[in-house]
Amino acid sequence: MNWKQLFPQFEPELIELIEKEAVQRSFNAGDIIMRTGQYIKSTALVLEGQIKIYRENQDGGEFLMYYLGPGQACAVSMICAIQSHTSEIMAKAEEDTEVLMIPVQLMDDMMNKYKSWYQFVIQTYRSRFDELLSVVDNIAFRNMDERLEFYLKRYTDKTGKKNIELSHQQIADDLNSSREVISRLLKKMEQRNMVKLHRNMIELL
Amino acid sequence: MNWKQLFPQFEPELIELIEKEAVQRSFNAGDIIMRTGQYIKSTALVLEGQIKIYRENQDGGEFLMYYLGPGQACAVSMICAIQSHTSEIMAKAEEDTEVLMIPVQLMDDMMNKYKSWYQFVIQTYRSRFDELLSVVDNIAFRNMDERLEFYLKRYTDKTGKKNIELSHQQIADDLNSSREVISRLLKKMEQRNMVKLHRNMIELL
DNA sequence: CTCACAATGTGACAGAAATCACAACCGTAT
DNA sequence: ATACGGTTGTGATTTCTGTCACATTGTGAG
Repeated sequence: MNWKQLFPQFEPELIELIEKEAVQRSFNAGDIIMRTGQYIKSTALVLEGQIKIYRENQDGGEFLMYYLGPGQACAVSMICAIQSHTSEIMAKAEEDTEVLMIPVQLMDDMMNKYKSWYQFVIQTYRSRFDELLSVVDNIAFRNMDERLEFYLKRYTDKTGKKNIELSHQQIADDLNSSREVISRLLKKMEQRNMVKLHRNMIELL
Repeated sequence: MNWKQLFPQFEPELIELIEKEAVQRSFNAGDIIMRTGQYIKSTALVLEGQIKIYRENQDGGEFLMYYLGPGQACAVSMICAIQSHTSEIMAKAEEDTEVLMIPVQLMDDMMNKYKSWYQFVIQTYRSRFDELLSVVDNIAFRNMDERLEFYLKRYTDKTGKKNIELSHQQIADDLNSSREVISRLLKKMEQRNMVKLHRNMIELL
C-alpha cells in the first residue's frame, strides 16, 4: 500500500522517519481498535478503511461521533498520547482497516522538527473539534428526523455510495435511538421520496 | 493585575514576549466577545472573570458548552487563529472579564520556541475536547433532570459558591429547554432535599 | 422446499418534555 | 401604598420518542 499519496503534504524526511519507526497494523471489520479507559501508546494514521469513533455509556448505549477515513488521524489518540492519559472513547473498524501506528515518543520530536506534521496535527484537532461541534448541534437542536437525515447524508458523503448498507437496528444504535423509531421515520422519508427502502439497504434519492 | 501567577508554567522569555506583544482587554458582564462567523485575529488568555462558550442556532436557541475561567484559553480561537478560519461558536462575558489577546502572527513562533507554550496549547485542546465529550454524553444519554443536576454542579464547581444566582429562565436557555420544565424539575429536587429555592437564587445542599 | 432467523412493519401505550394559559409572588420605583 | 415588571408555580394539552407485543417478509442453510 503506497500510503504516501494519502499524506502528500509531509516532507521527505518526515516520510522517511515514519517509514522507519511506524508500524503498520491491520484490523478486521468489527474489531475494537481502542476502548474507553485504555492507555494509548501510539497515534494512528488511517491508510485504508473506516474507523468509527463513538461513545459508550454504562448501559451499553452507543453514540456515534464521527468516522475516520484514509488520510485522517485520531485526534483523541494524539492528545492522549502526548499527555499519556487514558482514552475516553471507543474506536471500532467499520470495514477492514489498515493503520500506521506512530509511537508516542516520536511525537514531540516530530512536532518540533517537521512543520508539515505540526500543521497536520493542528488540522486534525480543528476538524475533529468541528465535527464534535456539529454533533452537539444536532442532538441539542434537532429532532430525530433531522438527525437521521444528517446521519444518512454523512454516511453517503463518507463512503461515496448512494446505497447505505445498514440495518435499521444499526442506525438506531448509532443515534442512540430504537429500531422502531428509525423504521417509522424512514417510512416517512420514503413517502416524501427522499429514500427508497430495501432489505439491509437504503437508497438515498 | 499580576497575570503571571495564573500561568506559572510559562518560561521567563515567553512571559517577556507576551508582556511585550499581547494586549489586555476588558469586557463587561454580558458583552459578546466573539460571535459565530467572525474572523479571529488573536487568541485569548483569560485573566479574570468567566467566559461562557455556547452554540447558537437559527431560531435564537442557545446551548451552553462550557465556561472559561482565569488561567484558561479558548481552544477554538487557537485553532481558528492558526488556520485563519471563522469561529463557529459564541463567547460571552458572564462576569466582568479581563483577557490577554495574543496576536495570531506570534503563535507559530511561540509554538516552535517555547516548550511551555506548546504544552499549554496541547493541554488546552485536551481539556476542551474532554469537556465537549462530556457535553455530548449528557445530551445523548441523560434526561433533563440529570442534565440539570450536572449543570448546577458544574456551576458551583466553577464559581466556588454554593448559591447559584440565576433565574430559571437563564438555566433553561443554557440547557436549551423551557422555563416551566426547569421550574418543575427544581421543585422535585427541592422535595428530595437536594436544593433550596429562593428568588433568583438556588442553594445547593 | 421448508425451516429458522434476521429484518422490517405496525398498533398501542407510557413517559419526557415543550407549549399554552394563567395565577401568584416579589421587589422596587413612583 | 400602589403599580408594574420580572420571576415562579401549576394545570391541561400536545408532540416526540421509547417500549412492548406481535405480524409479516426476505434470505440462506439444510
